[in-house]
Amino acid sequence: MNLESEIWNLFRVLYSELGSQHWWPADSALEVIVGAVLTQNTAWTNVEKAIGELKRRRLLSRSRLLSLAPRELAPIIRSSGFHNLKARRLLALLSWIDARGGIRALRRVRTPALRRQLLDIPGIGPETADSILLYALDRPVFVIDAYTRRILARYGLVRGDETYDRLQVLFHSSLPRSARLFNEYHALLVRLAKTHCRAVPLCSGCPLA
DNA sequence: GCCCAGGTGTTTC
DNA sequence: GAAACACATGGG
Repeated sequence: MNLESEIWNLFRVLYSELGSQHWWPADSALEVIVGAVLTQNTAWTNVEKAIGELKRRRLLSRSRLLSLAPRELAPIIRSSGFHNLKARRLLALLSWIDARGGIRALRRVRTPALRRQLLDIPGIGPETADSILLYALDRPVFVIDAYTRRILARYGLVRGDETYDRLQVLFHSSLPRSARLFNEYHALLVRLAKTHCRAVPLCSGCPLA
């Protein structure tokens, strides 16, 4: 079986074993965007605490967040780590969205142009941009993260040291271009990585065994 | 106490 | 290009 077929087959196996994942864990597009920045190289449990703190203080809105200086926001999101850096990055991103006329306005921009613009914002790299495109804006863009890379390498489909773009092209050329599918597939990879097979090829009870 | 976690930017070779 | 480093907290 060729590589493209293996990629497609992996999705079918995961979906039939684990079912629909209903991702990203957030109540709004804004919350996805905030989470996408805060989760950079950080365990999600730490991000949850920070988002919970923002909600507790009723700060989870673009205007309320933008009323804060980085020095004020940083201590509130402290638990997500790199908080000084992330406070600046998040405010820069929200400020850009604000200047563009809000999240609704972004929905009218074509995906390739929007992706380029997001990548031009300091602190927004390919994974953060693609997470926003897929999970906040429903664009058919596959998100490559450490889990994706680890699982594919674990099953011998890639070496693991490929570039972000190369892995993304692999998914894009293997699958129908569907936001719903990309969402489900990436979520399944994360679910698998979080619950199975961290240290050994196939743990007992692994759905792929 | 040590290692890691859903990255990104900068510097250096 | 690739590799090394800074950025920081909380959980195992």
